[in-house]
Amino acid sequence: MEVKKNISIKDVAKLAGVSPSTVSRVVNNSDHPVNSKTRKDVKKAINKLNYQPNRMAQGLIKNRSKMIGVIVHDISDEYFAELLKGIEEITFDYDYITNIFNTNRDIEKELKAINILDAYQAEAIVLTGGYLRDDYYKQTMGKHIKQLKNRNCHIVSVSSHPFEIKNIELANKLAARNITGYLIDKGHRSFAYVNGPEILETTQERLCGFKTTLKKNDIEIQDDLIIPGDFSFEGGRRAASELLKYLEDITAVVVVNDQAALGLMWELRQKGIKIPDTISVVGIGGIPASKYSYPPLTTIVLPLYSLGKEIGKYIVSKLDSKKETIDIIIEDREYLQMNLVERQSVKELI
Amino acid sequence: MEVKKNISIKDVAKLAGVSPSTVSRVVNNSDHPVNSKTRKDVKKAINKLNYQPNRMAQGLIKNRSKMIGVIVHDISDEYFAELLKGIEEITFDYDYITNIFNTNRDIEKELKAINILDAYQAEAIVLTGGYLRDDYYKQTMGKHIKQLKNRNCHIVSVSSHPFEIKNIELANKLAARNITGYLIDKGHRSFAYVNGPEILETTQERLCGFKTTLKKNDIEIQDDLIIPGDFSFEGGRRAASELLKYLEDITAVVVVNDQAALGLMWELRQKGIKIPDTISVVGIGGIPASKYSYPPLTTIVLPLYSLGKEIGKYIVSKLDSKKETIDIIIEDREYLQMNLVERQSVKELI
DNA sequence: TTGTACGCGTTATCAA
DNA sequence: TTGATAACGCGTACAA
Repeated sequence: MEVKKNISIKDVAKLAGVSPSTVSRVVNNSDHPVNSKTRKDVKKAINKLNYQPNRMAQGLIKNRSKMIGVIVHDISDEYFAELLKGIEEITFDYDYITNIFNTNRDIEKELKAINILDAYQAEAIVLTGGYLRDDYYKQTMGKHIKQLKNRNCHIVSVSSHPFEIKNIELANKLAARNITGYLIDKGHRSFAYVNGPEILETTQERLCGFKTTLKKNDIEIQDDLIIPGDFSFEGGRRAASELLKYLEDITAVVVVNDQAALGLMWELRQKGIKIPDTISVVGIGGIPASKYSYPPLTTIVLPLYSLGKEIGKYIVSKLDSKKETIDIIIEDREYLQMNLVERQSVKELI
Repeated sequence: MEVKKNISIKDVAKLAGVSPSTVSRVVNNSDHPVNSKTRKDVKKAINKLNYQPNRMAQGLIKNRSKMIGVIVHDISDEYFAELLKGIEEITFDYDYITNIFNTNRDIEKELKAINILDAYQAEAIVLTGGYLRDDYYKQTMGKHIKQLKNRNCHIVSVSSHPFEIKNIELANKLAARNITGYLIDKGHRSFAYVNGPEILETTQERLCGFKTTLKKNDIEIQDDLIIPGDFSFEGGRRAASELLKYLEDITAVVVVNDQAALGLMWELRQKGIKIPDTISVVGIGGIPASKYSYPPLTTIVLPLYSLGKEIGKYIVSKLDSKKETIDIIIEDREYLQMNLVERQSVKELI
């Protein structure tokens, strides 16, 4: 059994008969002059040994980890998958690696993730999920963020967070207002609403948008008709069962996100309820699967894949100062562009 | 503007009035004795400065990066998302971080990912996607893998790869045989098949399983009825359009994976084709969404989330020698357990 | 019980 | 044009 050993710059230097410094200069295409024959020799040695600089050592000396942390709430939800895909695609092109943390909205895990990212000297962190409304979280996270920023770690969040970081507003209230207004335009006057996790700021914002629009149109809603949920397909199914009690009283249901809307529709259909004939359903998010549900879901499309790419560009532009040429849309845009897409889950009542 | 600086072990030592070694001993709960008052002082300093050891420095000295690379073909496909979720969940508990690479089955990207993981001294790599049948890929990948193994990096793959690594067989042939046999049991005799990316070994294995079963039952199939696809929902939709020509000749279609089967069913329904009345459809994979399609898809369920967790356990057990107590199912099992789940996409013809 | 000195693999600085 | 040396932050063998 041979000894396991990494190939280091020293091995290359020895093989090429030069000093490590020279090898380093060749590897990094340094400005420092290197004799062309020497360079050739070094390159040959590098190829022969299949040498690659150790990124930990580089990171230490350069204080550049080239690591980007992405914290998601649920990677099985296409919402997050699309976002992650966009971020990774761009940053990978610039030689960054993406660290993923799937937290299930667990505060402890979220905090531990941030901690580890700090320990690795991550250069950027993306909080893809909404803010978790919790005092302990706020305080601890706030402390970490201060420290992270102090060593120039760039932090980006999707949806608003109460921290001094780059927030990409998803305009949750606006989205909920739009989709609710759309239903009203179609003649609906009595609604139910399927809510998300209470702890999520996003949940609150969307609910607020929904209620605001009702109020503006002089429509009352009982608390019973705000059905609890958790953003998941299964949660949507449970909400559907709950909804059955109120089916006679309402004509439409606004669901806080697509994933849950899909679950709700699926369960309703199982129970023999016709959508949109008996009840209309809308969601928010515009995940790919919303196109393919039965019936296809009318929803607000948030372009998450391209947002992910924008976030990637934003990060790269902040980190690689040379690359200022990148065209960043989100740099000074307040809100992400959104589109209401009419499909077949809403019935026109007028 | 204050100077940006990381808090290092030296800062803690200075504040506590001790040497860095003492701090290190406290941080790492070393066996080496430390006076309890000293320990208290150090801990206080650590808390005050919110000190965390720099993982790059630790990695360098200990030759332990605590990084695990996961290479996926398409993170938006629940198949991969579930796998990733499981891997991350377990390894995170043991303080590893997960690096994700979304390759879209691009050979160059796959190779670059491996390269970067090597540079970071990743301790384990999971190839979640099937093998890409390509000579250049095979050769280059093979070289990398040899080198990775030489420094004790554990490599695990899902589905068979022609490398000397831990292969978790997904029993693709068997799965295809089972699901095809099931259709035959239900009285079907004329089939179409929707294929996956040609380059994928998985594709070939499943197709082979399908053909074998037909042959065994003396059923002929024309090449026209092997419809090309790419594992994606959209690919499934395109296949559906193609399939229309042959609708009179067949009673069932076997689709290489669930994602594509979902697309196929969706498009067929758009065209007014009734499933399973006009045609029966089956998939392979058992992704969560297959439960919720219309109609729910009869498929072979591969338990990906738990497989992900098993892979996580396997990796941890290999890396943390102390934790030999972990119960690893996949250690010596040849095949992953699979289940045929009957739902409503198949019509009984007898 | 504590501290000193060295090395992990790099790169930057300086001297030759 | 090249090489020696120090330093990044840490852990550890050894000395005290």
